[in-house]
Amino acid sequence: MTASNRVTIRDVAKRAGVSVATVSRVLGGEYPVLAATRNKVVRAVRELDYVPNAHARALSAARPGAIAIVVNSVAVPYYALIAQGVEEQAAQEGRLSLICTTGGDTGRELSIVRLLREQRAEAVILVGSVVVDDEYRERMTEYAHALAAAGSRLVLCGRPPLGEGVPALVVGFDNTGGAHAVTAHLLSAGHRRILYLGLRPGHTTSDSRVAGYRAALAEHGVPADPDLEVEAEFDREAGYAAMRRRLAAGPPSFTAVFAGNDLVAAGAIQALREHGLRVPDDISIVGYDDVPPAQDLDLTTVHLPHDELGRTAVRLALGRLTPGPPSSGPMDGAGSARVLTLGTHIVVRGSVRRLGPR
Amino acid sequence: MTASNRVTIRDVAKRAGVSVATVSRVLGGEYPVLAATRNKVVRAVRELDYVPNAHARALSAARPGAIAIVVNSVAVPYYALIAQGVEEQAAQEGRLSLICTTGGDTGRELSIVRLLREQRAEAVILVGSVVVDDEYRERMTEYAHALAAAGSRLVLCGRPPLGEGVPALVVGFDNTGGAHAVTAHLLSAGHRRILYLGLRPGHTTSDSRVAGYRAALAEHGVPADPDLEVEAEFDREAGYAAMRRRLAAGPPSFTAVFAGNDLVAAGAIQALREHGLRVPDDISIVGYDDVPPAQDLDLTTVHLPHDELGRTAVRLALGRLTPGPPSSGPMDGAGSARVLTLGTHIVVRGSVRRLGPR
DNA sequence: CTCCTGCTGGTAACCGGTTACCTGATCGCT
DNA sequence: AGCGATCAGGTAACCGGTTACCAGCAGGAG
Repeated sequence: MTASNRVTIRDVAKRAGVSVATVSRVLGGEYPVLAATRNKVVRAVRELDYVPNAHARALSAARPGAIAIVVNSVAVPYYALIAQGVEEQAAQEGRLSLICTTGGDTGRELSIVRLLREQRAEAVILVGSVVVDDEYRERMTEYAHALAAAGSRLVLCGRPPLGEGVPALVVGFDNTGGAHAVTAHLLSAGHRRILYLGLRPGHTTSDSRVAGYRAALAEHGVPADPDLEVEAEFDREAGYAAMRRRLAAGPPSFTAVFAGNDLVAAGAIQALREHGLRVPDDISIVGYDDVPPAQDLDLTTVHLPHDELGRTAVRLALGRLTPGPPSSGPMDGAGSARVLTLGTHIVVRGSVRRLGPR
Repeated sequence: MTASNRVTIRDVAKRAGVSVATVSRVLGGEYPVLAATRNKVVRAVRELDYVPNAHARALSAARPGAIAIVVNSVAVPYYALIAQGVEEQAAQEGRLSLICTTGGDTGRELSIVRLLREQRAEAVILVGSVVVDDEYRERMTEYAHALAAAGSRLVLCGRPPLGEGVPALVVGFDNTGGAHAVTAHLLSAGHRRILYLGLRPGHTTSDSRVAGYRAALAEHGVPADPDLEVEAEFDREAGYAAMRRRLAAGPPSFTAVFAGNDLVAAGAIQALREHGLRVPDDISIVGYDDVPPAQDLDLTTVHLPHDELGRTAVRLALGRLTPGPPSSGPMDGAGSARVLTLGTHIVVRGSVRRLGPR
């Protein structure tokens, strides 16, 4: 109604006939103010439609900052689900949370982290696995120290832990365990020639899944076959292209496929279909992540508690949770004391056929 | 390296042996400064790892604010894709963008808008259709005026325009046209009994799609049948439940289904499958939106330029685009001068069977 | 050799809040 | 009635930047 431009606390004070201190106190809540005075102030606030300037507030008083989550892309369900968990938990804690996207671009990640430092974000949650090389490790270590110096916390989700003294909290999924379970599922259905589709050397998530796959094979006495491990990025197009290429090279030498994630599985299924192969009649397939396409494809996969990961990241960031041995599962990688791993479980749907005994 | 706590511009000035003004000027870029002085400053900045405080900056100088996009949930592909468009365009314009989610809760929307006012966001983009009632209209009008008073712009995406004098920009999809096209597609394949699954009275997006559906039927001389219009929220579960209920009530009295969106279609397809009906052999189906499940389900649907919507919203918000008659398609609703409508097109996949002539 | 001009860089006011410190008034007590 | 204790509310310093305004100094003109 009476909306006017740029109303400040002095305008409110003048209008209410009190001092700025009183207005601030009324708005702050704690300080004792006479009911009559308080009323004058709230009336003035309402009449002027006064909204305090968050920047001025942040500048003068030390107040809770925002919680930022940085992901590759919000259009990838894996990230979207984690981000949702973060948002929910943050909302529950009464914090502002913001989602930033990098598009997988290291340069943009850099400028976003810088921007979040400028904003004095209270916590920065970096999500998503990456190829770990020296340059990455150095960059992360730098972030961690810079953020720590500014009083913010850094949480890495689904990324490998950094060195011992680096101030970063880490939470992730038990990729090796899940991959082991789902591979064992295929093995116990009688499959012996299982194609792993999604090799990405140096990429920690994929590496962990491959490790689980190999371990399960070894336990069942099935020799590893390099020809059954093919490279593919973790998206639909890559899964499609890789499977197409494979099928074009000759008749399938495998009876089942373990796709690096559900999107890869979706692409692979499309390629199989186009090649006249039916799932699961001709080829069995399992995915990983249990993100939306899985249900529609009736895909057996490994369920990840995305939501839980996001919520845990926020709790860690706010110091509500002390990483160490508390809540769950086996440790994934280096046994640092600041790493938390969330358990996973297999979701059986209809994409795996039981083979009769040979 | 030399990370220290809370470094201010005065620290840098002291270290460099110059005044704060000089430091600010070096950082600002424009002002002429001797190379030697500049070097001293940049060295001090680097040594102290100084990061300017965004709040202080925002407070003193009028600098570009953030662009905020407010959506229901980032886990719904429709929103995620639009949000991605916003992020991309904002990044391209060199702006910080943040995604906020409401979970569909009006109360949370309220507090988010308030928070964005406090943050002095430059633009607020509200996405997603809603049930329009008096309370909604009043609330939006209030937002619009409040944001305008604070110097921010409000952009509504896929929401109906407000009254004439309300300072809000609107951009949306041509829902009526798309629904018309896809219904006509079914009709020309020989279908006459087409079930519309997704009725939501008062919900503008659904209403527009129903309107297109009815118009296409009428043009082809097919009488409207209330029994063929069934209610369902726009998510997978609702589509599943509604179709299940329908099938339980008796054998299908329709040969094709027009689902309110792709998620509804996904749910409906699952219910059909569980009931022993095959798509498209027994029942044809089309969706709307062309979001990820569509491809995996081989679903014929209407493609929406989500990305374009997001980008357009940002351009509108930044005043790069003047709504009026410029870029595209037919007008959706009220012909206000500040409404922009983006065209859609049909994507033919394999979920529709051509019926032989009767 | 002055004086003016142009350029560099310093001083201090300001952005809009919060809050330590202080004042003036009210109240209860002796 | 006189005293200190208590409490509401005002004054002003401060948070960390930006920038209007001004001063000092060098070089060119007269």
